[in-house]
Amino acid sequence: MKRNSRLSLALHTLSHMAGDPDRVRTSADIADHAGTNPVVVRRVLGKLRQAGLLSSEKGHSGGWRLAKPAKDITLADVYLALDERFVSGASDDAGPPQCSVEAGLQTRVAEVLQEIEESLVKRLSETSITDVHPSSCSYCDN
Amino acid sequence: MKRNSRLSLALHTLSHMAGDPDRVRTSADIADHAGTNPVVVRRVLGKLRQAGLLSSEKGHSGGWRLAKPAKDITLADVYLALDERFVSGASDDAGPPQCSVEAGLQTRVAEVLQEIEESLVKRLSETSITDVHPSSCSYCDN
DNA sequence: AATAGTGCAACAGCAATTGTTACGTATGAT
DNA sequence: ATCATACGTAACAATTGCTGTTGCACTATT
Repeated sequence: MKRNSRLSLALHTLSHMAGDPDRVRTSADIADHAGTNPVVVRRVLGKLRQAGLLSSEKGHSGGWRLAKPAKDITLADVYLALDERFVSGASDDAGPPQCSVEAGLQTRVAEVLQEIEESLVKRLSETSITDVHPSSCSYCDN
Repeated sequence: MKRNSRLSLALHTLSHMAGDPDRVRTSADIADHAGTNPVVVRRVLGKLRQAGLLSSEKGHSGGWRLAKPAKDITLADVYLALDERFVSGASDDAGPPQCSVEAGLQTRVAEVLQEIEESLVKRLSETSITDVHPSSCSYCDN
């Protein structure tokens, strides 16, 4: 796995689930397929569970499945569930800036970034998991 | 300085320059004011120079200044000059994916991200450096 | 010549993410 | 009941990207 791969892992897994919703998958299966570690999978999918996109069950014959129809899960849901923000404030200074130019800047730039973040989420909410699922999918034929 | 501070540093510096365009600033001056290192400043401003936003001169009484009027420099210019991509493909896998679902996903998701990237740049291009410069700026009174 | 700058490369330090191990807990199978 | 299986979580190692720092070459002004 590479950097910032949480979104990739989440989408990949959701897409597979969309193609075969009844199958329950263990984190080991998923990790195997995605080339990563079960713990990493549980970390990422745990966020999706908190957001109500997935459900998990412990114990024998437990595992992960979609918590609602794939068509009702949008890219925005996934994006927000992972607490990822492409457009971050980029200013984590300790306390208020000493420089008046910097202070004014932060306010103005934050406004623009906020706008952009909103339009990004809006756009993401227009695409569902089924929309990004390949129409010709060899896994769906199983 | 904190993480992903290149954009902050660039905007901060450009904003100062917009307020007093004739003044030539050394990377040491700028670093001092921004609380960072001259080499870091040259790294970041070097990108802006490559993009034609700034010019630099070597030797005695050298330094940095705007290469064109501040009102003609937009946030998009800065964003693009720094090679920053808020919306990154998030897929740096080695070679083509083995999994057909993954392959289809990458294509579709890339399309959406591309759209978003374009609208982001479009929005950024509507705001110039002078727009984010504070109207009441103590430095402009010098 | 001396001085004051940029340009660049190499390396150290730091922070965030990912990978891994270990252990607790819950649940179904036997 | 007991066992096997799978999630949940904490702790730590490994990796990676960015920032900070030092050093030196090169250039232009004085």
